[in-house]
Amino acid sequence: MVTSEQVARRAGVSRATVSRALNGSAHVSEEVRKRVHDAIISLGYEPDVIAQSMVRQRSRTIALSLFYETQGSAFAQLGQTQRYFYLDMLKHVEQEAAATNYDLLLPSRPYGSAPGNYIRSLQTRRVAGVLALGLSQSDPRAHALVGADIPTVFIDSMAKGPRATYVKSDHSDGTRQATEHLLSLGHRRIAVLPGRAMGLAATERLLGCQQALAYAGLALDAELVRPCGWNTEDAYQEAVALLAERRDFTALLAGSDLMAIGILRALHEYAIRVPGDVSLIGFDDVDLCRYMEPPLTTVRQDREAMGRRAVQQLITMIEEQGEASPIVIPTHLVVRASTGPARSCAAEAHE
Amino acid sequence: MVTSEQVARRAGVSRATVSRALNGSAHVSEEVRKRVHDAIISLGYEPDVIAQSMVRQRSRTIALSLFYETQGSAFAQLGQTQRYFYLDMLKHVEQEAAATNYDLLLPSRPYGSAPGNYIRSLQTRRVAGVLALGLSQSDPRAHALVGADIPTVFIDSMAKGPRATYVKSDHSDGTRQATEHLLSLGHRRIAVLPGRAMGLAATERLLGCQQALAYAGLALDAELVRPCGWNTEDAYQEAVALLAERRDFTALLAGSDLMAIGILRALHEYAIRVPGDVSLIGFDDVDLCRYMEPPLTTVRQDREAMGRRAVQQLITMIEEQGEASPIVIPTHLVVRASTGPARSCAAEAHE
DNA sequence: CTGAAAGCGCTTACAG
DNA sequence: CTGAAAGCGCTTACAG
Repeated sequence: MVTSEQVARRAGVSRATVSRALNGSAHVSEEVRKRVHDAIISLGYEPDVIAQSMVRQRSRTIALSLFYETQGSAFAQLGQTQRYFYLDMLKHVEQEAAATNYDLLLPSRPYGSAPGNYIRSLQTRRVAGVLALGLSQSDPRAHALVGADIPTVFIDSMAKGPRATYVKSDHSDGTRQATEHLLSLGHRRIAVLPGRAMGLAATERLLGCQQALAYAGLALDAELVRPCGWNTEDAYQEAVALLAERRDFTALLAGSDLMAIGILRALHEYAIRVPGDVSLIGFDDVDLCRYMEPPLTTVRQDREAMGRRAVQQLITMIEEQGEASPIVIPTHLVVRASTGPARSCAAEAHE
Repeated sequence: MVTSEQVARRAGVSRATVSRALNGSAHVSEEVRKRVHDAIISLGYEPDVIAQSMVRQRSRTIALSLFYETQGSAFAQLGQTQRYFYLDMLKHVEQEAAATNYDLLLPSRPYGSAPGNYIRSLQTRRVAGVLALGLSQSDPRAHALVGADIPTVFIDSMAKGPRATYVKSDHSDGTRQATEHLLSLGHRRIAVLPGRAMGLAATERLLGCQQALAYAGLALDAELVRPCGWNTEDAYQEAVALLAERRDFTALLAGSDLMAIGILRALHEYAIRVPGDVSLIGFDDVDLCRYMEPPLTTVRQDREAMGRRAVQQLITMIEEQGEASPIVIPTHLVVRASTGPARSCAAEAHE
């Protein structure tokens, strides 16, 4: 590997000058700057990133902190159906990081995962900041991050601290739009599988639905609200349980598209047509939606905006010690073929 | 941050001794070792990873090199439907890396992406090795990696070099099993959408099908072989084109499960029942398969074995300068509901 | 078995 | 504007 020493010799200057020329900042005469750059080019020099991190006491690296339940594997969650949504967001995270020249790091967590250890392991790696994705509020890492002195941006979790803020979708407005769409189609009895109870997303989504109904002078039937896990299988199971119990609803709001796929399967097994008998709406707008039978009406989360702004916000916090203000990203209803006019309820209320 | 200096003082020894006690290797008296460890515990010391990388001239980091077409985003590909398969593998990569205490790095590629630059950027980061996933053989990065002196393991690409080897699935045996299954159900005319032409996976999969047919004294109808892109949309388009042209096949082999989803949609639009009219087999065994209508018969790739063994192999190469031998992972047919007895061909050959 | 010293490749006050 | 020197936090021959 070429070192700055060699560049200095070649250009007839000191290493200090090479460093200055490279980092632009200081005053270097045009002539010397040119000599240095020529030397850099002809030797194919690139500064040692590790050495820079050492002296700067900080690496140009953003650590990814992904998913709670995982115990040691970020991708464990990504691989599960309910996480497909995050992937697309990570793509934009990666692009934005690359654009600003930050590496992304998935730290291995050694020595057991006591929360204090977690922060320390980030510190020993000199990470510049951390992007926390899908961490639940109760995750010990989330707690540690909120308290620590490391710039942190949470995505889809409302954690806030002196050095921590968040970026989230407008969940409630999304389900509000979805519910209004159902209302306009004549639906009055709506079942909701909002996802895991108590979570931010599930709670806000439920809220949006309630608000739209309340605005129309209606109320949600509490017994038609069925929290369950976010994945396809759990949603499938819960839908089967619901269908075994009652059928007096004409529409169903799912917490995610992947949940909707499980629900679709349950409806199919019960020979219930979509949207003929029941309308179904997902959430997220994963690309798979288009290929479902029928193609799924859903609420789109702007994953690009979420990913990019999260990184931008984080870098601002890192480089400018900027204030950590939360960011809310709008959502939009995408109408496809899984929603239609409500069948007459009276006719089948107690079939 | 606590430094080894402080630990040394507390334990009444030199920094050299702290380092020795920590790295186990050298001869340190039991008594001193204990004193040092006590000091480490009470101070909450953990060595600075960056400083270690600096002096060792190598970081404990594995770089991920993901996907060709991407231009600057690994997750860009992961987010596309055809890549869902890789996610699950990455989960095991991550677990294995964590188990052996290596960090995973997604390097940002700066200054344009000339191949030489790519290697250099890995060198300046002092990465210990690289795991290349889904890189096509023609990717400039693949070429650079094969020639470079950095330990590299390719997954699903047969690149080989003095410091580079690969781990791959037994694609051809997978489609051989699938084809034998179809033959046993009476199918004789089989259409194949093997994926992108000329790729390793597509070529081997096609080969397995041909071999099984040849063994039964049959041949593939070249016009029923339809290469196309790996994603859901491309498969959908290609299936529509095929159906518009001819229907004299009773079974269809897809290059991946996500492709099968697109094909399923095309069949549905043509009111062709699965498996009543046509049997369909996917490849990969993504978890979504179970929720398709009908649940998809497919060939399972052992993603855990691929991910784990790839990392193990890489670490062996890094730490023991071990010989770089290729690894082939077996595949297995998983029969679900999308395959059934062949309809009588004669009756509908030229409907 | 243990310590003093050198060195990994940079950057940054401090002088000039 | 530029150089000599110190220092970032470790590890590792080299002595003893």
